[in-house]
Amino acid sequence: MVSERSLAVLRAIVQDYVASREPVGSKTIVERHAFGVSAATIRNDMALLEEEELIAAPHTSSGRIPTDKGYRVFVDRLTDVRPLTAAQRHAIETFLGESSDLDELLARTVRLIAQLTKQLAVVQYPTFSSARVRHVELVSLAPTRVLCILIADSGQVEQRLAELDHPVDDETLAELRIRLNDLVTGSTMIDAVALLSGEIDAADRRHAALLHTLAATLAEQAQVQRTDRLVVAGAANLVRTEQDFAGSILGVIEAIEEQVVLLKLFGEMATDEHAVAVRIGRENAAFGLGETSIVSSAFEIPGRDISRLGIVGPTRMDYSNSMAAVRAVARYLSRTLGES
Amino acid sequence: MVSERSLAVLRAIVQDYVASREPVGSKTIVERHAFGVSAATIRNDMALLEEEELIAAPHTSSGRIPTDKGYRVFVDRLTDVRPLTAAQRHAIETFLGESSDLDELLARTVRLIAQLTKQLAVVQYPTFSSARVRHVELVSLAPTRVLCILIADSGQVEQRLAELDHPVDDETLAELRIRLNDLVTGSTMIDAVALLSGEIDAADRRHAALLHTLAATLAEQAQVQRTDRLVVAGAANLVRTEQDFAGSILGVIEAIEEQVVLLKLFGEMATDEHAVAVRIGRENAAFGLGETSIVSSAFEIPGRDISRLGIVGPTRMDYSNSMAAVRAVARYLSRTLGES
DNA sequence: GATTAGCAGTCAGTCAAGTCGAGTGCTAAG
DNA sequence: CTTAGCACTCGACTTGACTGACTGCTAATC
Repeated sequence: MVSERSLAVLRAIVQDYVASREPVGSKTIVERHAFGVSAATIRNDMALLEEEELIAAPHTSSGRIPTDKGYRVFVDRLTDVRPLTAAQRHAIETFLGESSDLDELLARTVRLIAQLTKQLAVVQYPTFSSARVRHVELVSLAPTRVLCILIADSGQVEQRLAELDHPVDDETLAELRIRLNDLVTGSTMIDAVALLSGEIDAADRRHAALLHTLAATLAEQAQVQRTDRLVVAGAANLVRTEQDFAGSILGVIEAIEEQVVLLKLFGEMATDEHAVAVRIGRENAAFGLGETSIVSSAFEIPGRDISRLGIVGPTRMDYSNSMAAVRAVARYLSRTLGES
Repeated sequence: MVSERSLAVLRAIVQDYVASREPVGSKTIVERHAFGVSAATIRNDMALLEEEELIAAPHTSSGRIPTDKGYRVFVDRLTDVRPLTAAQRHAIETFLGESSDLDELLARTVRLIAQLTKQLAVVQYPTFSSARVRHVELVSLAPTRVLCILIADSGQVEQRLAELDHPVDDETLAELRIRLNDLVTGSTMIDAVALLSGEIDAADRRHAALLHTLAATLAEQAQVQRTDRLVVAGAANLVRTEQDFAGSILGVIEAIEEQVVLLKLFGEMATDEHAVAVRIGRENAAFGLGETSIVSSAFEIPGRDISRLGIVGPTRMDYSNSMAAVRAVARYLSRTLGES
């Protein structure tokens, strides 16, 4: 096992390397950190760390850089996620406190995280399955095309287009609209789905097909909702740190545009309450993201389901600061907003 | 005035430089293009073009590259916007023909343009001021917060939050909802705004403040609508061509994220029916976009107002292909969809 | 007058050689 | 376990020479 001081050396290496982007040598360490020992001793420790594959040397005789494994140990055991400065806390409060609706709140949140961390920020749109149905609106766009609009009492509006097998006239639609509204208004999303399923069985044959399509549409809508949407900001930060990505930045940009990959990654990250989860480098290789780390945390806005927010950046990033910012913002959204 | 052949030389220089990213010399030109003259003659022509500031030499003795002015002349007079290949036309039809609702159509459109041009594609969300009001919904989020939702018969849904001076109870809101729906349902957006203004004057004092806020909200909504939204795709292409931006790529990325800048630029570009407009390099410098060109065209989707789509890329781009693709897609949206 | 061949001059890019210095690993002594 | 000392490695940088792709100019030619 590696000694206590060796780990301190690892911490120093990570910190210095992140700050300077240059391999750090034994001499640099004794100069910049107050170890009570000489460079030779540090070298012995470094040899140990290299044995454990926590650090590596780019070429025979140069300083060391942390490996993915090294970053992992650093994040898990060595980083002190120091609280944000008072100024930063204040920024969070003033910046997010003014938001009016959900869209704006999330837009502000994602920009704020990007600014605090200097990385690409991502916020997953929170679902709202526990909200209740306020109104259902059906709009006929063409004889076989009906737009279903779902308005929740949380203020969220969802829409989806239904393609019907048979044309439906306006009268039938109006009738159906009334019936559906009577049926589901006031129910939670989950209940509404059940109610609709029941209605399908009871419906007269004439509208069975139509009803079925509509119900399925609403059901899918209520369940899937906006889980599949991401809000993104700070792409400029990604370009700024481009050289850290060793050419794999294209994969990152594609992942952001595709969204699916990121959502899948978010889904895989531990949902342990409000802890901050970190995925480092090769751990994401399966997703086409090498040299890429993700720091994220769950958050919960009153009236909506739990969701995730976080940042995406190069493996060589300031984990301490990123984790602190992500945690602070997630907590602010979950707690402070929850109280009001 | 520059001779006819000189312009042909300019065309050759632009084409070769775009293809190779390297300054092109007189020898290269006589080799790759079938001019019936020697390199020395080409050199004389190049001296002329340099005099006119259409081309420039990066350093004393090297080939020439087009200046912004050179690109301008090329785009205005020398480029033959050749029609797309049959395969490309087919791609447009199959790819866009399947779209169900507007959101999906635009998402597909922007991806298609990005793919055809290998550049960053941008589509401005088309407004729908000529659409009629189908339904107005008021949702109380808090005593002084009411969410206004506007549903158009075009299927578009818009929402906006109103902050009230005085709290309003649910009954009043229900009453108001009925009155507003009676008032504006079936009117065009423009008319609805006028009707609401009239209603404000006629309203009893009790609700004056509330009504005013709501009317203003809806009015703004009806007018501003979604003019202010952009759909973007192909960011990877931007990174791919990064070296052409001479370090100013950060500005481009910021402009895309901000959207405001791009919208302003779109607004400034000639709306001449369905012509393809091009802004080149320094012409955009005022917007913080150096080395950046924009190719765009207006399009019109039935039932919605005229809008714009286009691409953003480095000055050194294949204008011919970009213009052809932008024009073809804009036409497809405007015509083919309009007929169905 | 337009075109061409020929030639001197310019200058970025490349390659090899040489130097420098940061940093390691090892050994032996404290 | 720590430290000083030392030989060694190897990337980074500098220098200088060379090459080759161009141009611009001039004088001859069509």
